Amino acid sequence: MGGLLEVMAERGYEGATIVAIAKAAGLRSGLVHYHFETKRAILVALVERLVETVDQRFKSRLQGVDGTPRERLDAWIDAHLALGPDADPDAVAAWIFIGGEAIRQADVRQIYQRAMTSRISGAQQLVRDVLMSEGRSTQKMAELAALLVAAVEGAYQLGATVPDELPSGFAAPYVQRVLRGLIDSEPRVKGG
Amino acid sequence: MGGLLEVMAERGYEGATIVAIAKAAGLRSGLVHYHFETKRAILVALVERLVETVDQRFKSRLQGVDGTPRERLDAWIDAHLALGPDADPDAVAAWIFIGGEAIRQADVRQIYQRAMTSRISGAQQLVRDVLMSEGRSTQKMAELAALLVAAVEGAYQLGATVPDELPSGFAAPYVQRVLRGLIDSEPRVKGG
Amino acid sequence: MGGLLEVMAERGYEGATIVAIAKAAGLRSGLVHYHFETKRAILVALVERLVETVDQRFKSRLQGVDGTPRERLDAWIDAHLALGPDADPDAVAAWIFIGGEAIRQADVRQIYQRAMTSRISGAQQLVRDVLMSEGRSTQKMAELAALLVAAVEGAYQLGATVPDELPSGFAAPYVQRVLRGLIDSEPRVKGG
Amino acid sequence: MGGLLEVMAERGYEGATIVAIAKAAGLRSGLVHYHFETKRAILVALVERLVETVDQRFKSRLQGVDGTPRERLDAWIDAHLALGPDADPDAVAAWIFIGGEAIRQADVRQIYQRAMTSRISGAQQLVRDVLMSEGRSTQKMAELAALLVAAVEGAYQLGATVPDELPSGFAAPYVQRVLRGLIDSEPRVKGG
DNA sequence: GATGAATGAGACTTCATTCAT
DNA sequence: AATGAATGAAGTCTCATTCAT
Repeated sequence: MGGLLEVMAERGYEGATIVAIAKAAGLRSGLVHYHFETKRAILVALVERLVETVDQRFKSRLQGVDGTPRERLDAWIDAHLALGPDADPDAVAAWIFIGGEAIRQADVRQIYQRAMTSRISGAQQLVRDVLMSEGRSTQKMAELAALLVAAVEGAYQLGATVPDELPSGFAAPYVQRVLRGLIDSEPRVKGG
Repeated sequence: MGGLLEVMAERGYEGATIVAIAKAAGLRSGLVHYHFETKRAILVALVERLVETVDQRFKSRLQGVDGTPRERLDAWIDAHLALGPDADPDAVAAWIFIGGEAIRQADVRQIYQRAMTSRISGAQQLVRDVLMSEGRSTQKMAELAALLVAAVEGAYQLGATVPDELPSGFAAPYVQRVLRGLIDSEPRVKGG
Repeated sequence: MGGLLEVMAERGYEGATIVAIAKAAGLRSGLVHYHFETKRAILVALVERLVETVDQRFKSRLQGVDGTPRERLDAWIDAHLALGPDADPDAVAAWIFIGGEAIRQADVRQIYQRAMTSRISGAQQLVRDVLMSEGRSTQKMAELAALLVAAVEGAYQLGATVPDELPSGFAAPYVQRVLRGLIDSEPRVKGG
Repeated sequence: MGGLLEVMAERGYEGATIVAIAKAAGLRSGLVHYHFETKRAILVALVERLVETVDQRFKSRLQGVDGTPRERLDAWIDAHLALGPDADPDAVAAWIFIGGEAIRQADVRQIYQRAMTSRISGAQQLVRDVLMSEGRSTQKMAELAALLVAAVEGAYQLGATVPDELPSGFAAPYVQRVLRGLIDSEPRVKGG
């Protein structure tokens, strides 16, 4: 699973052979099928772990802040785009390939969709909290959340393939700033 | 090439066998290698064609507008996120897989990087034109352009995997609106 | 046929594709099968031509000498091992491969055997003439002829694969000298 | 490897398919690539083994003789041309094809050249020992050695393709006798 | 005579999976 | 738990040969 992450990051899912996965995990190839029924099962487990890792990172980011809506939204963005100490370039590259496998394989798609749905609605909740706390219209919250998640996924792709073309300080800090701009431009509502 | 697009859209690059590619193109498998040296060469040709298609679409969108900076930026977004009559879901799905192949294969990466670099700098130019025409600061133009391209790529991914989770009217119209909001929030500069 | 010779010299028979053979002959691939039924037929024609070329060379070498038995034997050796103006390294290399094809393919084997049989008996005749003209025993003539032909074939192989290991002036002049030595060591017979 | 020897002896290298090689070795085709990276690697291993086999045969022939120079030279010839109990017609036929592959394939050529170089210099050493032990001139030793090796290689070719044309008792015994004749015709040197 | 696209069989090779030890 | 040999299906690619033009 850790082996798959490593190998997949540079060769993709199909390119990750059982032998390579095993070697990357410090095992022998024969043993892999003792722990996992099939190669697909390893992928499924990996997807689940990656999703959970990000969720955990968000939770741990929340510990350190007192919890204003703005802070929580920033923590979410930071957790998803972190390039800090717990950043993992392999995970980002692997995630790109997982995005493709979600198109091809029903079981991966299911987990992937569940994760993205939860991610989008989580983002939407946080955006709504900010908007409401500032007495702004929540009319656009769905679109703001969708844009936020799309920007995150797109940033993964660009980060993995054309890192040199991105402005320094891209990713988390900038998306936070941009989102603040977008939120600030939402109109205040009466009685907010 | 058209065959690869079709098959790749649902099975990815590795999953697109020569036989399937040939069948999708109405050919027999042996003939494929008469026209293309290797399977990779088909992919390379396809990537080039997809990139060019989007570029052409932008140019043709430009024909219909009189050409204010705002209109040109909207045309760019529309060309990249079009879900209208010339939309091509297969191309979007194939593009996801190409994003992965760009990580694995040096020759694909080269074309992909060139395309993305050109796409980012094109976007930046358009953003700058809008900012300057409105007397606004161009300080953030690089980041705005990067965010724009990231949002486009992310929208492809979400559109291909979780279309039901996106707000209706997502994609082009919304990103246009959002970008307008971002631009409007850039400060005016003296003497602009 | 000339095309096959050239290509075969560096790639062998199986490695010589119709396209390569055609190109080497200045033709297009489709035309080859207009002149030859199959690829094997080209090989058969080539073998026949190579055999005949050597025979012709022997005949033309004979023209220049007045025809003592010794001179005729020397001419034979020279014709078979010539490294002079009419030497053809490609033909030597191709002949190596033909020696292999004679093992695999019945039709090639037939021509090859006929050629070698004729070559051996020709050599034997010449050796006998020398022996008899000098009043020596002809008891060993078969073995001398066989050794001569073997040395010729072996010289082809060594010349094609390890030319640097051979003493300068190997091939014709040396084999002539050696053979003279062998003949000289045959005992004189009474009444010869 | 043993499978390749067997199949190659009658079909050549290109004609020896992996499936046939496997079957000849009593294996299934998939397993072949578990032990050998490529088909070429099998060939390389076979070439090395054949070379070594002849070397071993020479060493074992040396055991039985007390070791005069003449005896050692005879043992060398016998080891290389043996048609006795340890003769191997398949190995001879395969060696013919290897001679061709040495022209086509750089890695085979390397091993082949090393083997032939060593074979020629080994022969030269033995010839020199005989010449010196008999007080004869060593001037021609290089050419004698080259001729000896050429005769050996040529005898393989003739033995594999036109065995019926060779005098009975050809090969080892005869070449030994011939070489003795040649050596005997070398002049004695003063002080020898 | 000449062309080059088209065909289809078959080659090497890869690899997930199984299984005896 | 662990190993690594073994299997067999499937994939890419090559190429002699055919054929319409």
